[in-house]
Amino acid sequence: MAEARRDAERTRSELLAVATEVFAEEGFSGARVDDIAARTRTTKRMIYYYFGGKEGLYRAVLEEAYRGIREAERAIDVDHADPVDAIRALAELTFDHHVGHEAFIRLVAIENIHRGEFIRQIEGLRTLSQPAKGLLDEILERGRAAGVFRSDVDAIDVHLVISSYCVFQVANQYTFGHLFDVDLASPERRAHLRAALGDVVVGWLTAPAR
Amino acid sequence: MAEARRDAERTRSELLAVATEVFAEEGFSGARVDDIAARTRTTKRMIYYYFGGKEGLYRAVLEEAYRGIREAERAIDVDHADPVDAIRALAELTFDHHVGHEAFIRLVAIENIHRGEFIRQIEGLRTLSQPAKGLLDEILERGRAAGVFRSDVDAIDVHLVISSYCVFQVANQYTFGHLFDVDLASPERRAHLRAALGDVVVGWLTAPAR
Amino acid sequence: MAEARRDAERTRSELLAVATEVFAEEGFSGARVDDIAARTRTTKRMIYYYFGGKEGLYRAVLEEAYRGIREAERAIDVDHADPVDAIRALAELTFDHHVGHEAFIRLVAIENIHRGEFIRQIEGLRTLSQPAKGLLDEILERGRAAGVFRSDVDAIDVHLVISSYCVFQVANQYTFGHLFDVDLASPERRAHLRAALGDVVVGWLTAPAR
Amino acid sequence: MAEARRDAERTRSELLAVATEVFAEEGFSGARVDDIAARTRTTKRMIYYYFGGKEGLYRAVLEEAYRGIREAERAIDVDHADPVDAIRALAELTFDHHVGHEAFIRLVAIENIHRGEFIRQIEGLRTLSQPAKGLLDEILERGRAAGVFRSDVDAIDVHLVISSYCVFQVANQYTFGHLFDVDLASPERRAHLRAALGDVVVGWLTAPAR
DNA sequence: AATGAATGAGTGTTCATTCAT
DNA sequence: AATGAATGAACACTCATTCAT
Repeated sequence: MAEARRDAERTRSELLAVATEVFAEEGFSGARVDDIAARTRTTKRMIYYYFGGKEGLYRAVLEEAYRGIREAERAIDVDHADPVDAIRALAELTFDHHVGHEAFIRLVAIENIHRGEFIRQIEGLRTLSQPAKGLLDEILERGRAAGVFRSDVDAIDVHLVISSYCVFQVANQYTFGHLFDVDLASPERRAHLRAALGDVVVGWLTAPAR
Repeated sequence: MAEARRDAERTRSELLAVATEVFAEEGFSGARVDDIAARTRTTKRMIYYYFGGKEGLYRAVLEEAYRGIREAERAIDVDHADPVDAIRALAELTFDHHVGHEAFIRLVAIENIHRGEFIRQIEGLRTLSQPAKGLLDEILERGRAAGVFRSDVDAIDVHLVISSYCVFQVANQYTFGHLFDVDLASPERRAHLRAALGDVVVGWLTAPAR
Repeated sequence: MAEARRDAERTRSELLAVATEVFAEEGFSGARVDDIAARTRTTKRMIYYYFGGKEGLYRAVLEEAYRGIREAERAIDVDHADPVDAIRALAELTFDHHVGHEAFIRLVAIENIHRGEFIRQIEGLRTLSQPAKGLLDEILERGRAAGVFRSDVDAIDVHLVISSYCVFQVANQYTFGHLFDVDLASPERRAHLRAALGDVVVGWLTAPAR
Repeated sequence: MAEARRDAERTRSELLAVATEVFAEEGFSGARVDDIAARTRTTKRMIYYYFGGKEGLYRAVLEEAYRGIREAERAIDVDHADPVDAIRALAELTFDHHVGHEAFIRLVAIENIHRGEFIRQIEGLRTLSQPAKGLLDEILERGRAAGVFRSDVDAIDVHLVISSYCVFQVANQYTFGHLFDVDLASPERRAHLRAALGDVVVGWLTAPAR
């Protein structure tokens, strides 16, 4: 029984891992249930057994991906006394974090193509505290208290600036790179991009309020 | 003859218009050739006659969308003597422009899911000068000459910051909005977002170089 | 399980039997997958399940047809002490054999129209020993030893003469029959044709070498 | 007018020449009207204009091919006083003739797959005297009169033996060659095959009647 | 806990043919 | 004598899903 359960868990997680790859690569419509099954040691039938169908599998993938990314975000820590150093460090670590999770970013892009209809069905995802946001709140608070940060900016504003930059540079690298003839993924470009993001956030936050 | 040619043009462009909608809505794999045809006055057969197939149609949609957007960008003009006013205006007009072209942004996201494999096949798209970039170059030049802009930032850097922000706020509105419980598309939010972008760009560019 | 497997075998062989008929009748391009499926108790989908597609089904038909014909050839036996009697008997039995397998002859003609591209993909068909050829070798050997057969003729030569005659009289009966206003398939003609083949082979083999 | 007619004739014959190639290569069902048209300087529409459709074009191809082959056969002449020499020469020249007209042989095979349904619709093809047959009659007559040929064989019998051999060695070369691992089209094999046919016919005809 | 066989609705594509001029 | 545009039926093939055990 315990062994059966262990096998079951292995089957389930193998399916999930492969499905994550395939959905991230091909999108929801582009992914093939047969293809996913063929890449595992189980059969297609198990997808229905464990996840109810393609949509259930996709939802499970999405949920697991978000949980994993939150987990990883929790590792981001900046212990700088200086809020300016801290915010730059947070921006840059967030940048690194995105670079390392292209599959997740692709899944999010795919989910947005579907106007978020699946993420809305996942219970308890929203309540999953966003570690980065808590950190942001705290840094901003300190900066404002120290008089070095402008006061008309809140954590969501900053998070959106950082996220958009980090996501775009991964998600839109193909069209942007082609049109402007640059390779956004090259090490040199990445280093430049990373530093520039710190400049943007620091420059913005330390400027006087409008 | 002239009439036949006129009808041909109408058939072609009707197909293109409908396909743009459908591909933007459903993605490449999700779009159905039957569905596209059913929404026009012609038949599915004509897609093959004029575009060679689903892929050819998608490429034509992508190309036309880019050409259209470039055309629209050309209308963006900021005649402010002051480079700071000018750059803020450019950022905000770019913001407005993106808000008004969600279908295009979706197509670009879809194309990036496909890692840009189709855009690369379209000849002459890259040479289509990017009007916004020319304008940017000029404003940055003036700002640097006037000593109000930092000197370690070029047009591509600024374009990427502006683009990422504008694109993200449209493309990722569903997941971001859901997770943080905000409606990025509401008029008030949009006004706030728009102003914040100006602040970001101006604060960044007017800060001293690193 | 056993039953499922039995059903699978039935489905597969029913498909194969019907496909043999249809391909022999209509040729590869002329055969319709829908048509084949409609004549069975299963659906078109099963053709793809078991054979991968139209081409795979055609290959399976070709292979099974060749195996079947080899099986049938094995039944041909001539136990005549006299090599002259034996060779005549072999020629005439081969003739009968062809008359009874028009579908096979048509499949072979079709495959030759395709320049043998499919038969070349079937593994292990060539090694399937040709029973008739072994018999031929033996009869020729005996005849030569007895001094009644010429020595400048080998089994392949004789096989080609016999085969060409037998095949032609079935495969080309329609154009030949029309042009010369004879019915090659009538019982009287067949009897005449059969005897003539014996005469040809015996006359040829018993004549002195060139 | 004269010029228009000349153009018309050129269009028609170009279509016919290309169609002959395509039908011989692909069979009736396998041939594509679009493909035929694309290989000419005219358009698909002209096939309907001149031939009424695919079937009409195929019939025209078949008719023209038969007429051409009869024309070519007329060039076959054997002026040997000795009927044995004459019959061997006729067999061997017929062999050469077939080797040089593979496309025609393929068309005939295709037509037989269709059970001769199209050739039957062509008027006046049957009355087209078969030059080879006339010659055969005459040689056989002389041979019988001279007492060197058996008397129980008529021209059709001989014609069938010669035709079947000549046709088979071209038409079935792919499957026969593959199965027995010989190249029937190689120069050495062809020379052997050619001489063997002479041996067969001469051996048969000069043997005593059954 | 697992599975091989089966399925129906649909999916992109191609066909020979005709219309309108 | 010629043609570019258009067509509908058919075509080979694929999809996510369920059945029966």
